[in-house]
Amino acid sequence: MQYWLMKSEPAEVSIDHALAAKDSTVAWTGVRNYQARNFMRDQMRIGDGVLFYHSSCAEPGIAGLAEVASTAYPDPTQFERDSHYFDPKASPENPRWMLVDVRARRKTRLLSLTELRADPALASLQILQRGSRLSITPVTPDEWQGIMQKLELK
DNA sequence: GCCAACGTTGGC
DNA sequence: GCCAACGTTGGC
Repeated sequence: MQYWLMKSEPAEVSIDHALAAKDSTVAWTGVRNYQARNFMRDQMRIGDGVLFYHSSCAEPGIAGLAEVASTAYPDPTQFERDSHYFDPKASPENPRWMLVDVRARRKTRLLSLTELRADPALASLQILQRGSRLSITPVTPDEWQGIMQKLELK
């Protein structure tokens, strides 16, 4: 069992969105970075813990908890001509982009980027590293625990 | 809107 | 395989 932090723009898919979806589950479409894709394709397992992070918004930070709900499969948006995520180099026979389903578990109080940065125990979080842009990053058990503590969850 | 940092592309 | 040019991310 592993832990992950997954960024989503709340204007696209927020934690509220995800919770309101059928089975509280959304397909994690639109990842177009190989490293992030490889995490989903090669390392994610059903049941892995996910920190649901809101990015590119007024208050960036961790907004909820979720879990990986499927193994990887081709991102359908890569084949949709009208999609912003269309990839002309991808074909159903030769898909380039994979995704997993993510099931939202609960909304949390907003653990802001500022608050994350202020905690020395969380300094190792990958998203806090200089220049880090990856939309999906692994989270260590210690980091996960630290965040649960801050959220006063188990 | 700015811009630092990083990723991707494509000519050579 | 190098690397300059370009595109993207994402906080501010």
